[in-house]
This record gives sequence, structure tokens and C-alpha cells, in this order.
Amino acid sequence: MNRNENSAVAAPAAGRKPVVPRRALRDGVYDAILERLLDGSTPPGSSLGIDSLARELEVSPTPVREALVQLEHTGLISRVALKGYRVAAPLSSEQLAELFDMRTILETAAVERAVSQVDDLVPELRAAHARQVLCAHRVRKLRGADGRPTDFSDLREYFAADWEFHLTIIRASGNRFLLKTAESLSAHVHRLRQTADHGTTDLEQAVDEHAAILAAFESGDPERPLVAMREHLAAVARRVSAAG
Amino acid sequence: MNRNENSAVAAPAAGRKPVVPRRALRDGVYDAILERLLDGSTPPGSSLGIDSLARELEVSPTPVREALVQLEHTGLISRVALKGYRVAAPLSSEQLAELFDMRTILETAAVERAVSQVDDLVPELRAAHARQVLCAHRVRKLRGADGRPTDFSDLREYFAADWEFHLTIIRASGNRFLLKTAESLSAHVHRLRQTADHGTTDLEQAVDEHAAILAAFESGDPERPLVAMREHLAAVARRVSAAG
DNA sequence: ATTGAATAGATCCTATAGGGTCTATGATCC
DNA sequence: GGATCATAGACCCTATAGGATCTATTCAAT
Repeated sequence: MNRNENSAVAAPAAGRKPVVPRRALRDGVYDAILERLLDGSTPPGSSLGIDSLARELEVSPTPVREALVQLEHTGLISRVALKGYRVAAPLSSEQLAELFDMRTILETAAVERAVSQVDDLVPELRAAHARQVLCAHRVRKLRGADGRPTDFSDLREYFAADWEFHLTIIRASGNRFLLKTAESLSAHVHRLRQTADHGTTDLEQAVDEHAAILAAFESGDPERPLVAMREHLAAVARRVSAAG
Repeated sequence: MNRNENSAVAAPAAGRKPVVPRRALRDGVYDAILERLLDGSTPPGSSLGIDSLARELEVSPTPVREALVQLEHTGLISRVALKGYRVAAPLSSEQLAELFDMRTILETAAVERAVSQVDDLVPELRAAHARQVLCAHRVRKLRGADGRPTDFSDLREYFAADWEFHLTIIRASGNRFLLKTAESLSAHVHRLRQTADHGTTDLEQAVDEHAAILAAFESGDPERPLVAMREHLAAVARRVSAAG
């Protein structure tokens, strides 16, 4: 999610970002817990004790508490007052369908609005896609005879590049609310990736489909990017639900 | 927003709501601060001191801190680490256009998905509209010679009924992510209402346009609700930006 | 007069302690 | 044997205190 350019700190809902992001302790705690949630080390249903986390992270309960409140709105954890926080259950098949339906709503709308800015978009999209291809190559190269990558950090980087491709289009829509909503959905998307570790298998397909989207934007036809994006999201949804 | 059926407490991202919502102190603080933000008693730019709020609300800083973290994600307040919280500036004309663009994206998508459930939807929509008409009548009756309503609680009720009409359609879409996103946007929508107090003047128009949407659903034509909703949102956007 | 540093106040951030609630275990009664 | 109640432990929730940071004012120097 947003770990590099931190949108939580100094979140200017209507202002410019500070050149040097000022971070309090609670922001670091937020990242640490998010990391645990996304790499799957905390199974769904397990309780997130405030005191436990504070001891493990060697901080006081107060920043932990704030980080959990912030995490609550992502849907990755659920809270019951006077009972505590728990890791949210993985998305059901219905919720999964709803998630990709929502992504289709948002990202097709983004494409519709991005076609008018195609001149600014295409270079950025080319760069984003190039980075993804590079990461994909690195992952493909490293995975040995077992077919699974040895270094997960490369996989993480690939996922980030993949998602960045989508974000580039959404940013080009010029709608801040659209972007913010898509970012809030990214947590679920990322968690899906590690749950279904087939993420390594559909790597080439995703790269190809992104290439198709890029080519569609380059064509100048305002309709082609729409169908390309729709097909890509449908294909991803198919692959994800097939693994479930 | 969600003050009656509290979605913050015991938020089951994938579960049933508890029959009796368990509330901690921080939930009440959240409501209290939200109230202050929406009724305009705290002008944009004013700082929200944690200790100050704690003294005024007669609680300790900790629950105030948690409530502020929760409010931060609504966009109504902005935070700068090590500096504090401030009431966010009102939406600029561009942001306002983006907000209504986003609403159009979400609500037209909701309409598209709701038409398949039209049999379940129409009765609920009729009831919601009836409540809105009732509230509108009450407001219209009460406002005296000065043309402004004397009791603001009636106006609040009308706004709630208006928004409930939209929520009813969005719920019928069956997409939880869509619903959640719309709810998170409601804070901005409600703040707009009180900022531009012309909310009392376009009361009849809004009721009429809602009636048109309802009639469109009743017609059975799947296209008519779409255009009715689009026109309604465009009309609201026009009225809002005209007052700005 | 303007710039610069230094000080004081306020505020945020973090840590620690105590009260209240919930869950679980074990004993008692029917 | 099953159910009810009591007790103990863990945890959440709230309150208070101290350290760190920022802003504003004041004063001195150029």
C-alpha cells in the first residue's frame, strides 16, 4: 500500500505533500502491523491483543491503539468494543466477486476519464509497465527448480509494480476521491495475492494484459482501453476464484 | 452518517451486526466531534487540540485521540504529525466537481445493479421517499416569515431522509464495497449541506427528482432509472456550485 | 530597522498505572 | 450427569504524568 509516500502522515486532504514526511511512532507501528497482516504471518481469526503487540513491537499501547484504529477502516481487522481486535476473515467468494465488481466500476471510470489525458498518461504508463516487466523478469529468473521464488522481496516488488500500473491510470483520471477509494481497496487486493500464491503463475498473463491495455491507450481509440481493462479485471477475477 | 446503526463499533466486515451495539467511550467521542464538524460550529482551519477537546468533552485524551484517528480518514480533518489536527478546508470548486463525479460513478453503477432487484427495491424506495416527503412537509411548515426553518433538528432529519433514499438504492446493488465507499463520502455531502444553507430552497426540487427516480424504477425500463439518477446528481451539483 | 538566536508556553507524543468488563475454569446444587 | 453460580485471570478502557517538539515572543546584534 502506501508505505513509501505515506498518505497517513500529514495527509493533506486538500493540500500539498510535505517534502520530508514527518512520522510519529504510530505511523511506524501501522506499517509494522500491516506488514504482518499482508505476509500472512497472522492467520485470520487470530486476536490482535493491544498489550501483546505493544510488547512485541517494544512500544507503549497508545500508538498501537491508534494504529489499530487506522487499520480498522481498511477492513483487514475487525473490532468488537470491549472485546478487542481480530484479524478479519478472508473474503468469501461473494465478497470476492463484489471486490472485483467494485474494481471494475472504479477502474473503467478511471479509464474513461484518463483517455482525455492520454498524452500525459502514455509515457508514465510505459515507464510503469517497464518496471513491472523488469520485476517479472527478476522473479522468473530467481525461481529455481521448485518453481517458487526463493526471495519474497522480489515478489513483493513485482506486486507493487503491478499495482502501480493500475494506480497510474487511476491518477490520470484526475479524481482524488477515485484515487483514495482505490487505495483503500488495495489492502484487500494485496492480501489476495499472498493468500493465493498462484500469483507467481499468472505473472506472464498479467504482464501481457497490461501490455494490451498500454497498446490500447497508444492506439488513440477511446473505446479500446475500456474493453482491455474490463477484460484484464475479468481475467484476474477468474484466476483468483479458480484458485480459491 | 452512520450514527444510529453504528458501523464503526463491532464492524463485521464479513459478519452480522450485533443486536445491541456495544459502544466504548471513544465511539461517543467520535459522534460528538463529528457533530461539531457537521453543524459548522468549528470553522475550517481551526485547530482541534487533543487536550482541549478532552477537557471540553470531559474525558481523557486517549479516546479523543482514537476518535481523531478515525475521523482523519473521512477527510473532514487533516493531521500533521507532531503538529496536531485541524479542520480541513472546505472543498474547492475542483474538488467539488470531483466529488459529484465520484457520486455519479458510484450511484449509476448502483442503479445498474439494482434494476435486477427492482421488486425488492421499489417498496423500500417508496417508503424512503414517503419519509422524505414527510420531513420536507414538516420543514416547509415550520419555516416562518423569514423563510428559514426555526428548528434545525427537522432540517437534519430531512437531510438524513434525503440521503437514506440514495443509500437504499446503493444497498440494493448488493455490493458491500460500493456501500461502504458511498458512506465514507457522506461526510463531505453532509458538510456541503450546512455550508450552503440553500439546502432549504432546493428542497422541492430534490423531492421531485427523487420522485422521478422512483417512477423510473417502477416503469420497468432499465434505462430510465439511470438517466434519472444522472440528471438528479447533475442538478444537485449545479445547485451546489451555483451557491458557492 | 532587520535579522538572528534564545527563551517560554503550549501542545503533541509516549509511557505507566488503575478500574471495569469479559471469558474461562472449577465448584456446588439439583 | 447437567446446569448454575462463583472465582480468577486476562484484556480492554480510561486516566495521569513526564519527555520531546513546535510556535510565538522577546531580546540582542549588525
